[in-house]
Amino acid sequence: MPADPNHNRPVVTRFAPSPTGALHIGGARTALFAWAFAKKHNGRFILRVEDTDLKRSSPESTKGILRDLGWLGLFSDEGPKYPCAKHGCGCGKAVDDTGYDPYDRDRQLGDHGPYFQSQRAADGIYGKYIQRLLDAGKAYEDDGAVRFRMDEDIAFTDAVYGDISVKADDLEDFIIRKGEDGGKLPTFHFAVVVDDALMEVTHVIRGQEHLTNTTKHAALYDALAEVTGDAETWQRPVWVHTPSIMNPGGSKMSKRDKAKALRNSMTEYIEKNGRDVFEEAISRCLTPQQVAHLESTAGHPVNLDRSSIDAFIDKKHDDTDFVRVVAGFWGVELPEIEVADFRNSGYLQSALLNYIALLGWNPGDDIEHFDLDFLCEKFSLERIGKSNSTFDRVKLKDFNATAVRALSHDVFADRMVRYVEAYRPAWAGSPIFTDAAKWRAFCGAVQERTHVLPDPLEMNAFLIADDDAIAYDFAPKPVRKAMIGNEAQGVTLLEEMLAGFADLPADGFGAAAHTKINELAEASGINMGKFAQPVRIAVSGGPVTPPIDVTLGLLGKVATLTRMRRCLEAAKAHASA
RNA sequence: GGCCUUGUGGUGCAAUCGGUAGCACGCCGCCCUUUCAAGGCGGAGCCUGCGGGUUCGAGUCCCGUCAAGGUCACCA
Repeated sequence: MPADPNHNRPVVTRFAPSPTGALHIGGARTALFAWAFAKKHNGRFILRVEDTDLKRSSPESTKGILRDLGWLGLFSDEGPKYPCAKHGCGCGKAVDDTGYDPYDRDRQLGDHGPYFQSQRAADGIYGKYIQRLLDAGKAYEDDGAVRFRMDEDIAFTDAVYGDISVKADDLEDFIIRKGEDGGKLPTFHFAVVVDDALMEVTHVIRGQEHLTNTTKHAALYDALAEVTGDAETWQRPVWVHTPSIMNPGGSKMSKRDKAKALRNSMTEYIEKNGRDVFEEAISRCLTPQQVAHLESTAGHPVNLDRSSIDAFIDKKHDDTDFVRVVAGFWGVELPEIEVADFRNSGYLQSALLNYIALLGWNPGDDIEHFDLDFLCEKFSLERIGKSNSTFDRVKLKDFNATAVRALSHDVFADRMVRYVEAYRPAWAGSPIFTDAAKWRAFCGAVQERTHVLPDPLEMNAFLIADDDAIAYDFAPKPVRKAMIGNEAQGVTLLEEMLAGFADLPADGFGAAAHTKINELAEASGINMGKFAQPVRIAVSGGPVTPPIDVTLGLLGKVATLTRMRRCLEAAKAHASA
């Protein structure tokens, strides 16, 4: 491997997303690597929004990407003032946080915002270099655009993939200034080179899809060095291309997977039930009121009419909003692809960061669980692999569960509060949530069995349900065994407990009930577990709840007794049936 | 199709200069246990895509082949 040409320059890395959608997991990993590498070498990490494609870029995307980066804790070390949330631009005003997700309410915003290429283009930064190339005959005009000549063999070294060389015959002249959009904007290939050079970026860390594009960039660096006579500024950086992140199936993990999931579900339904039934089902899903509601939550109109749905099924479009919204009503779970998806699903930043750091990189020993400090200390380009890695959600979940268990009870309870506030309005209004003591008890009981934040909410939905909403089904084996088995011993014990609970105080009911059960168990010589299961079932409808004292305490005396009576009735009805 | 790249148990990764493959997730069993988790203990599962070659010896070098990914835009 040749000596690092940049060894004498301070390390500068950057993350340069184009704001054409949300920050996806691959982008997050690239950003993480670039950030970690800069930290490791006491260098700087900068952010640059590549918004030279006017048609596809949007302020919303910019905002979303910055928010997600902030959520992950990946901040820029230099740059203009943080952009305001209103404009998504670098207008220099203090950040207006009102538009941000409540889940992130007290996150750090960082001291610096990103550079914007659209702004730099407006400042004329790229134009003068294009002119130089034109003057030197290294580029020429072509139908309003400007093309750069590629008439020599190009070779460069990538820190991951090694020496790459391409013959001139396989290279084509490429556009560096667009003829469209007013004829002023540089293309991506030109803008990255100019910006990276001017911002003194020493290590360009990006996705492998740019590997072959790098021939263009290398040629541009060389040409610009020659034309300006400034070899120092236009020194080629170290290129670092990271392998792709794939789906378990082998396809590249992309946001289009969401559209695919929805479409598959729909076409499957159509094949099974016929088009007519589908038409009816979909119109039942998408009533005008629902559409109106959707649009109000989306903040902008979403085209959900018949032709739009037909076009979607015929693969004519993959509109992001359409997919998200329709999937919600159609009842399809979309795969998590973007950072925001993982946040919504209840993953912790630390777990996500830890997991994606391992996608294509490893510390060299068998250590898998580590934090950002460890990453910054250990990160090295040499340990980035060349082969694509596939994204294993099961393993990610395990990482998250481990991270959740490592949280202190207080921090966990706080995380849960934020999650509930942001994503679970039904829980946010419940007495368990609003009563601090109860919330603490609940979180303390569920923490160690939580894989992702919504787990305890979903597993314990019975806690916030109405008493008469609890349904009893004695068919499942664990339920039958506990209630019906052994000559309906469970029913008998339940009656015993119901009687025993009657005199207990409503205050501190959970602990009192627990003590009572212990007494009854001891007196009858029957195993405590035999008592616990029937109450569990009575109170939740199923065999799984947090420890019985906590569960009953959370529910309170009235609800507990009511549910026990209802369960008894249901059991009798079941027996006589 | 041209060019570039990759290919280790189900999955994610290890294996410094070539010496008979290790860790984690998952899975199975046992223990613990008032359920479920968690935890403890143990187990099954790759001879390294395939075929040649070099070598005393190759996952690790060479050739071929197959498979996969990337790229060939006035998108980034």
